[in-house]
Amino acid sequence: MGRPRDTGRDVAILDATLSLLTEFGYEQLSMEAVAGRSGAAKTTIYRRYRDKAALVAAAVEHRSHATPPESAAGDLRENLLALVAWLAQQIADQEIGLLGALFAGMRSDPRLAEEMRRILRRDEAAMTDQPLRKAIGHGEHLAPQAAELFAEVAPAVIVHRVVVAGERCDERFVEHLVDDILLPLLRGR
Amino acid sequence: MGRPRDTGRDVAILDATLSLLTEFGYEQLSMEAVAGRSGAAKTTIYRRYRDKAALVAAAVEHRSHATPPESAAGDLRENLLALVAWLAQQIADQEIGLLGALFAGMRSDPRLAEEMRRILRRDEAAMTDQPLRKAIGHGEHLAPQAAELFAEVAPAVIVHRVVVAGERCDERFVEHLVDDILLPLLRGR
Amino acid sequence: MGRPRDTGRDVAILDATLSLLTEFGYEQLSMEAVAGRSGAAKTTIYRRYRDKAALVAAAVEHRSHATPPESAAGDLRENLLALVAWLAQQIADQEIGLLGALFAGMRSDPRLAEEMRRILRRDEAAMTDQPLRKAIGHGEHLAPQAAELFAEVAPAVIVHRVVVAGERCDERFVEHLVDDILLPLLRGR
Amino acid sequence: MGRPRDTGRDVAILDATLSLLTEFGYEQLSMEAVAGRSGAAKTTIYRRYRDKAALVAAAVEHRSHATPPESAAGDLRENLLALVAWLAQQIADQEIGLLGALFAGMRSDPRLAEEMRRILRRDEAAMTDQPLRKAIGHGEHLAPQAAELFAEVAPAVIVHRVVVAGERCDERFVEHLVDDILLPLLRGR
DNA sequence: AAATAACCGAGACGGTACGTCAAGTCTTGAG
DNA sequence: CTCAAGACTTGACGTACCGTCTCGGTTATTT
Repeated sequence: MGRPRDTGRDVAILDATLSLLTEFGYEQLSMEAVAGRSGAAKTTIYRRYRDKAALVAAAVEHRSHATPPESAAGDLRENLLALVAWLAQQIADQEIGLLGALFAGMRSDPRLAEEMRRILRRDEAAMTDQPLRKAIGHGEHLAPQAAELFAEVAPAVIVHRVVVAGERCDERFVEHLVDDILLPLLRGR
Repeated sequence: MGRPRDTGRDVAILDATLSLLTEFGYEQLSMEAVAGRSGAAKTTIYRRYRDKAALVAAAVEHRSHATPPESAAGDLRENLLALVAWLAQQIADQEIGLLGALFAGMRSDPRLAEEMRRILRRDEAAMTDQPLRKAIGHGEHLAPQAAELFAEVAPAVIVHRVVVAGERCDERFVEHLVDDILLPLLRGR
Repeated sequence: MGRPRDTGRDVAILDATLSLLTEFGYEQLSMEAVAGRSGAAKTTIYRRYRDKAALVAAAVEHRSHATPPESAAGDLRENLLALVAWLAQQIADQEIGLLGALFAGMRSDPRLAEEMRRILRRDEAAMTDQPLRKAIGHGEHLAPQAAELFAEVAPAVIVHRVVVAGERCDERFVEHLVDDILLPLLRGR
Repeated sequence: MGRPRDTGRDVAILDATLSLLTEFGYEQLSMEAVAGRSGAAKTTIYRRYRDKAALVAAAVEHRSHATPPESAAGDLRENLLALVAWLAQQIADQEIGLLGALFAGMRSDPRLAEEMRRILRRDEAAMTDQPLRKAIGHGEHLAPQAAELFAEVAPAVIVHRVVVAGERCDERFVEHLVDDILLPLLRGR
């Protein structure tokens, strides 16, 4: 019973968290700043989330998911190029923040790390598995584990490039990834 | 002029940093703890490294590099299995800490982030490029860009599995990576 | 109009306040604790009392007043000893909490401080003035202002001993107060 | 070894505490305000004093002690009047703040309450015992315990008047206290 | 009998201050 | 000039209460 929680507060808090996360990254994100930008009191935030890590996890969980591009034409390569380009954009835009949170929080709270990994896995699945099946043209002969291979390799190479190499995923890279890595793998030996 | 720096202090500081980084991760690593474990005063640390991020970068830079396994037999698959297994072990052991530091520090200090990326790239190159050439048996027909492809895909998939999936790189995974991904790629279409 | 206030709540709230005041003192007394112990909601308390200070004032106002001992015998000294012993007990038991509340609240709310002083004065008068007149044996020659002097000096010395010295008012002290201070004063020069 | 504490900080902190204590009283005194006014960081305060109560105790301990008036003439009554007037002023000015701190802190920390009582007793002794002996003219016949009686009764009645009655100690009151209470007591029965 | 109005519990809310922790800087004394 | 020790400023942490504000639900009158 009692006064119900104000769902408007939830939205404001998570939105503020996401925007600050994007602007400053996990470590530079302060609860006081979240409170300030959202207009909520610190108490209100801590009533909902045990600590900063839990807040960030919830914020990332809450963020709106972009929908993958529809595979217009029937050409497999064209469809893959579009899908990979979109995937690279998504990862560059959103995943980095969560990865930072994951690294920062994973040592101190393994339970939370697992939660963040669950979100990451779910999102990557949504961005790779079903979209790939749509992207496959009819009549193509692909390896039986094509979808799994795509889901395993494509995000891995993209994340690695963005994070470790620190380079953008431009058109040249997308073509390289599709032509030199993904298509050979999917078509099998 | 003046009292020369005690090089013993350098070693003690970097060793303490590495061990604490492994134990607690970047964020939970405190300069006070480094000072305590190394027996050095905080002043001594800050005289050498501008801040925590620089210290961690130096510590990772300083860590001893394991030597890749010698490719004993002439069988390409066997050599690849050994190389990938060793690579996975290296990444699981050492790279995670640095990745955490990279994520934490990259927003606040892009210069440092670039420095860490340089170290990461150099290490990954040392762990993939030359070892792969040794691992290639004589008389094998490989794709012309085989070494680059290996260096691009193998660490990416391993890091992704360890960090995002949070799973160990056991023997089954190594075989899967070699047989289903690397060998097809290296042998070309 | 509307539902009348539940007088049972009044009693529960004030009783809880008094007991918590005795246990923890004014500053450590929290409204949440009063609500918890009394079973009343915070709203119910604040509907009755503007703030913590007002609540404490009401609680002290409401506390049951002990009746002074009847002066059985006609001996002035014996009567005084009994009266002072009883007075010391009353002060030690009840007055300290109110004094704490007075100190804490007097700066922020002079009106309330005045209210608490009114209660204190009234209670001290009830404990000194009339009881003393009864305690006076017939035929004693006392100073004309004996009652006022007693009311001024006896509580002052007792409170000072309890609060400032932090010592109990044992039998030895009561005898000292009566024999060395009060009797000489009351009998005049 | 190490950097010694900055005694300038000590003085600044205690001065700020005293002035804020006088302005706002114990409860309204905030550590943040002390930090702000003194220019010291909160950490610096907490390094020296365990909590607010300890800080206030130290501040009161540190305050400068006024010197009692010299008994110029040889008239006992005149000397007493001057001494009591000065004593009343001291109590009104300084003791109230400490009494508030005593009340607020005594429940939560008996050790601290004892410390504050020690200070209070020491100060009252300094304000009553020796000054009284000086105030006594030569050749006066006083009760053997005159000094002790004065120290017990005078501060008690003054404090009681200021705190409980909430009235000023004007000239009329000082005369009343000396003529009707103190002189009869000191001269003995 | 229905409508009204105030009550009550529970508990969320915006605040203020608490006492703690770590980062990075500064100061002392010794070598 | 270096080093160990440790005090210093700064700023965020997560907690505890304050006094206010909804809620759903409960009595009593008043129509």
